Amino acid sequence: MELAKAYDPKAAEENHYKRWEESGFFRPEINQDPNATKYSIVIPPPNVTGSLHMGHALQHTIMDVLTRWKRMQGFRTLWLPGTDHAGISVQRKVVEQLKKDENKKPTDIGREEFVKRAWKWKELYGNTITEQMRREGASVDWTRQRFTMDEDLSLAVRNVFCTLYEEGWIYRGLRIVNWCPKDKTVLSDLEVKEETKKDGKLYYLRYPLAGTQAPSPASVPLRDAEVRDDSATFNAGGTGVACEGACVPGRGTFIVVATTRPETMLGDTAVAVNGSDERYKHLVGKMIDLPLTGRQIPIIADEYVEAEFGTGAVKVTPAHDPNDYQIGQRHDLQQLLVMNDAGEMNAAAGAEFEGLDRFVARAKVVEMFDELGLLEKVDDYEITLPVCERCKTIVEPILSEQWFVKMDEMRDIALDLMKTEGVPHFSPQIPHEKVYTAWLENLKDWTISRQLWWGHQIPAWYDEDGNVFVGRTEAEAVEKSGGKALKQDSDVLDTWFSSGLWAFSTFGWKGEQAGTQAPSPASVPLRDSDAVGDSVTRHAGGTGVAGEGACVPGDLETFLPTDVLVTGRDIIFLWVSRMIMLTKKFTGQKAFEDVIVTGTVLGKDGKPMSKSRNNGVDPIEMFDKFGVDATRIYLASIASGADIKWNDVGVETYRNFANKIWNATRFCLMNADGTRTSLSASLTLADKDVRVPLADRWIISRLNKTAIDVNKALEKYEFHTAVSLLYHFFWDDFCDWYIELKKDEITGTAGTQAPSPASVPLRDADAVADSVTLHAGGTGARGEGACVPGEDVSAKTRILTVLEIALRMLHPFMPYLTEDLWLKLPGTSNALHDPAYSAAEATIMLTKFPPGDASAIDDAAEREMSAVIDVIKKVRNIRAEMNISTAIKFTVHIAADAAMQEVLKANEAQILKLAKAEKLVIAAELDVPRASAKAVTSDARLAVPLEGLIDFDVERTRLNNQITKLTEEKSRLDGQLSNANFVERAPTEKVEELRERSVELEHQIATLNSNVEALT
RNA sequence: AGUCUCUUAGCUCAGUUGGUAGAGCAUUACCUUGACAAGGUAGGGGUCAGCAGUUCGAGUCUGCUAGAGACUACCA
Repeated sequence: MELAKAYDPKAAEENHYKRWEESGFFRPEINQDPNATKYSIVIPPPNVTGSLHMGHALQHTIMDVLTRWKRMQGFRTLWLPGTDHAGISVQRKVVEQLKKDENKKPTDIGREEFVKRAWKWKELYGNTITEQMRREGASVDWTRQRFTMDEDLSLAVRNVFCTLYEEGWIYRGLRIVNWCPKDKTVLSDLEVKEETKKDGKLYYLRYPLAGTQAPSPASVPLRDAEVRDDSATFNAGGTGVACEGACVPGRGTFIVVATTRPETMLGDTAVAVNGSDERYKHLVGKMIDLPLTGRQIPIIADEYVEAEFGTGAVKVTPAHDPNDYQIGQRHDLQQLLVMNDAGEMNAAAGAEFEGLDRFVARAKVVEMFDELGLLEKVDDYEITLPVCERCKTIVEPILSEQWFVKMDEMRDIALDLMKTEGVPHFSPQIPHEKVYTAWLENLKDWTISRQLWWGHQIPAWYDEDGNVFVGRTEAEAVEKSGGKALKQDSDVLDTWFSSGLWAFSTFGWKGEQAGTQAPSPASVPLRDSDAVGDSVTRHAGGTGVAGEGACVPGDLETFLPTDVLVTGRDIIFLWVSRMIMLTKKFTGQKAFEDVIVTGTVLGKDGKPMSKSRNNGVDPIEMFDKFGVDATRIYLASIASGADIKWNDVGVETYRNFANKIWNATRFCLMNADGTRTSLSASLTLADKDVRVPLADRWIISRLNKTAIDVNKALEKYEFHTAVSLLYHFFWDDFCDWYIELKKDEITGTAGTQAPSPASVPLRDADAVADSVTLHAGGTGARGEGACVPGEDVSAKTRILTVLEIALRMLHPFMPYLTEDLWLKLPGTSNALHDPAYSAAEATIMLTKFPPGDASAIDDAAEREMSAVIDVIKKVRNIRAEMNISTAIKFTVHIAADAAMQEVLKANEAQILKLAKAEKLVIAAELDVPRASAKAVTSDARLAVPLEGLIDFDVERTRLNNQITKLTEEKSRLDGQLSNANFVERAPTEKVEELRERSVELEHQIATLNSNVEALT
């Protein structure tokens, strides 16, 4: 079989996903081992309005790598997909569409029709991201796909709401909330973002004391001057600008307050000062004539006010500011709401202002104060404004009646989990664990009602008198009310309320509280016996399909707690924390053990990707340009938890890597000649039989070491380490050295006898036997006799086998490429599957992920191989530095001890080939003419006679450069070794190591020096 | 304001418990050698932001300084 010369990702991407999905490979039921441990991940459900961005691609890659890796290890694996109904986003889309298509407002068509259209919108456009996930190769179980407004999940929402209400954890109350005047809904604190405005203003308003004369406009300039003078005097010790005392009685005495939102003064119901503030002490209890309103408001004392800040006097607007609200509560102030839900002033603001937009009203208030001579001054002021996370409208704090979740007990649930069990374990732990804990400790109640139509309508009903009845259904509420006519609360729940249940509602939780419903006794044995039945079928060699449906009733018991959650920083509070609390509260289980917090993928400019900055990189474009696999493994290579700048070149590097893999396979296939991959040839070759060629013992050792290290790295979620290990194993060890070392043997006719017909069945049998031993996880005997060198296991078989194992390790990262190539390898079949999947049709995704065998690590082989490699490199170095054309063949003389001579002799052919030498002379001593280029390695001295080719100056310089380098290193070492403190206090093995190195350096330097002398 | 993170080769980034500084890309020279020019071989390039401390020994631990960033809170 011959492959195309370069890898074309498109073909592979189109060929496999559908088959994987249709064959049920992604479903946990594919696993027929009744004792298999489960491994589960729920996807952070993307918004149905969303399309794939780089953050998704990164997270999906991590989840898929973990899922595929665990699946290959024989776990019963479930990665559950789904989408979130995204209340505000969808509502906005539908409103826009309605306006565009029919020029109608939602109220024109009514709630029922609106919700119908929202569903339609979801059906039409909500699948963008799920389709894109198929392109990514995500191995999710589509048969378990969930949507937060599915019937089951909605039922869970109602159950949770009712239970929390019944237990007093949910309440309805009048509070200051964040109001978005554009979306006309309340927002939780977490949905409000801050935006810094440099051109903000701070307005200083004069509030006249009651009974003092209002000033005439004419007097304004005069008083201004007075005030300023006086305040300067007054301020000797402070920053206050109150003008009391300076002002002549009869002309009006003022108290000056500062505000960034002058329009709210229309709703002021007090002015507060600090009771211990000497400037104002005597005014406490007096009244103020509030301008523009005709109302009188009191001056009160409250500790909240800081005398040092501003003027030391604060206007109090309890209905429009959270702090003022608190003050108002303490002093029993009237809460005067002066705006409507669109951010316009209402009737309470006065006839002159009613109907004005808040910003228009602001300008008008300022103008009127100025006209009245009551505007003290306007300062430029950098201010941070709260804005709606989604529409960027400035959020208005406003008094409103809403539903809240009391967070006290919720917080304790989460804190207890963290403090007693360290759950969840964050990766990286720093800083997330601390940030999470600190946030919990300062948690405020959660506003859960939203004034939207799209979402879970709150299961609360009211009678005519406004009494509330909460029930799972209207019938239940009616019953509770004693049969009254009820009307349901028109609000819906915060989207995060339903996604907070995601970890268990997706597994079919029906509303049972923890502990109230143990698995029914009857069902347990049933499931068990089913499982046993399956396994019997399987062992009998049957083709039995895993018992469909057998596991479905048990999803909750089987898959919760999930193993890991992969998400971004931005939703740790919004989503992760709530899932932890609600899952524990309602199921008694942990939602997940671990949380992997991914870094942010930044644009090329180092800023977060965003539409407004236009620095986004579309994953789909990357897929088209470099292939899905290259993009995936690049993403894995940067998944260290730190933020990372996007870099196309990085993807290109892995595109090249994919091509390298393709071509290495192409080479192996071109020379396969009817041989087949065989398990016995590699992983189990641990006998370190010295009759096996060094290169083979070495690659097997490297392969096992790599497998062990890759598994370790993945256990620790060090994806970048795993990728780097695989990259260098495949490219450096396998391609650059192993293939090159074996090339002659594999391509040539000499010494590569095809396996004798008789040996084939034998090998096959061994392979099966081995794989069983291996999979049993045992340390069982390795297939003795399976690996008699050069006979049973041909070089061709072994290279195919090493390649096959390497492809398996790469598969979680590069699923398409590896599947495509694996299926082309001769000898691959479902016999290579993990036993749990032996009934499934052949695919690399169900093969055993190589665990690596520590006993197969061959230190002697690695040492010897690096000695050979060193020699080759030195000769290459001589050729390159002496500028000798490859057309010129030369003899290489090597001197070494007896053991090393043996090693080098055994690898003579390889050294000749890779060093491009013609002849090798190996002896105890060098016997070469003066005109030779020389070098030294740790184990050998070498020389290349170059009569007529050598430039003595160049050679001298070359040698001297090396001497300089080595001498520098040696003097560093000797300095350390002559330090008595070091020798005394450092670990002895460290000291010994340095001594040995120093001696070796001394030898090498001496050799090089004599080489230099020989030149003169 | 508080808490935290980061600063390593021209660029993007790795550096596990302190023990001789790494990768990819870029760059230089040579190679169209039968898997791969999306390739190969050999090089060059770093007082690990700065200062001080602990230590026999610091990229790694501690403190300070300077830049960059994140989060939380406040902002009358």
